[in-house]
Amino acid sequence: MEAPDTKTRILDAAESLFATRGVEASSLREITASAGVNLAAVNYHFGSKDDLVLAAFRRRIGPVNRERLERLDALEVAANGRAIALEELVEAFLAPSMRFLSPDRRLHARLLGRVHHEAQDELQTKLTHEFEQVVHRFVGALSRALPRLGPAELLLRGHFMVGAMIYTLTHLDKLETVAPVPLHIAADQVLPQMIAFVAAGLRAPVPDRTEVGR
Amino acid sequence: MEAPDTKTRILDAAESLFATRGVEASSLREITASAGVNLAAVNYHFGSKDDLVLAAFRRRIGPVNRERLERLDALEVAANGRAIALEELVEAFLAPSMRFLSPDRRLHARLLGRVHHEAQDELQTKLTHEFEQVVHRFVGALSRALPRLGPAELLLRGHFMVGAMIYTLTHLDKLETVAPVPLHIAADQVLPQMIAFVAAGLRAPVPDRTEVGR
DNA sequence: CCTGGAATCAAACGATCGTATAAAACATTC
DNA sequence: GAATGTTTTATACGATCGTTTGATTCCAGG
Repeated sequence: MEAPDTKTRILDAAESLFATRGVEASSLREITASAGVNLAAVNYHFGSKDDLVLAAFRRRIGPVNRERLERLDALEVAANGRAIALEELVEAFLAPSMRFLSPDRRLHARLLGRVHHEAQDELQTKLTHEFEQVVHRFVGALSRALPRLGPAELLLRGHFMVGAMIYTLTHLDKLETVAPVPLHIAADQVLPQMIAFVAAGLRAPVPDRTEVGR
Repeated sequence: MEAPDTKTRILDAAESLFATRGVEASSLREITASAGVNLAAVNYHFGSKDDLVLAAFRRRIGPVNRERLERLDALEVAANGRAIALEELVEAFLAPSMRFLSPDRRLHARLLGRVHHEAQDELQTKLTHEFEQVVHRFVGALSRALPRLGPAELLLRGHFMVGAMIYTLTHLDKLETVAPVPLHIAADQVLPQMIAFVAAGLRAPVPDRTEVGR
């Protein structure tokens, strides 16, 4: 276990604080103190706080999205033109991020979840770009697996899936708190439950518009 | 259309800024300037920024949770001991907040969604308390409607529902942006789609643990 | 008209923020 | 071991933050 260099120590400390307190509430003084480095090291190595934030988020987003695309590639090659099972598509999308739900990686999960909630126009624009390819590819694959759904319905349900995923990444710890009965939820139980939930939700018949709602 | 008093003008301005920029990024100077009131008015009427934040959130959470409980009461009275349809339970939970998705109330929706993401230990504790009764009542009702689900599975899937709801409240606007084809999603189309998605997800058979996941 | 409490105002407080600077320490190459 | 480029350090800058103060304005009750 070698001592990591300054840059990674800053990233680690920043990630921990961003994940628990949020970006705006984490000062560079807290971050550098927690990392055991000098205050000026952030501006020296990253340029500015905004760039540090971007780097911290990208460090987690990059590998996750890369694995999503690799899994989708593998599925499409294996299918060789035939249809891909919905559950496999959903797993290809969810599994790479859900891996961070293990207790020792919970902080990474929380950071991944925060990506979509830390506003900051400019930051949000740059981060959204990181997801463009993943969104495009998976929307295409899902629409082929769910030919009955119109484009608006598909996008909407895809959004529901993303929402369930993100909320789980950020709030799984709280679930055990809210539970009426003390309850242990194994991290590796979450993914299969979520795949079952989301796949069933995606497959649900389009509701008759006059039936529900008043 | 009478000019609202100072207190509500502050709440309105604060809500708008909190919803778009987040709590930490919204200064009292921005808020009071946007409200057209003096800077000191916040501390005079609310005591502190934290109390203003609490008041702003409570103003939206209160009525929503109250309506959730009223709807659940009505369903249970109508059922008179018999089973309540899952879709009706889900609608009772989702509809009160989804009403804010109409274009003129989108800001309220975004604020409702942010409740769960603005950390601030103390604030979070107080806000969580606002949901206690709703969680307790709906967990009970859902578990009666879904007797096949164990407590851990039920809570987990309930979390997925909440996640889909919150993400929709905060990010529905972005859906139209991300769409490959320009796309209009009518606000009143969202609720029935979400009820169908969530109800199907909740009903999904418990996955065989060895089948999915590697 | 007078008076007293409520509300608003301009101004300032100390604290903390992100950033910049210039010197010191370190590492590497000849 | 002197020279050169890289990294770390202590310190300070200006800006902005939430909060407080004390004076001023407002307005109803006597």
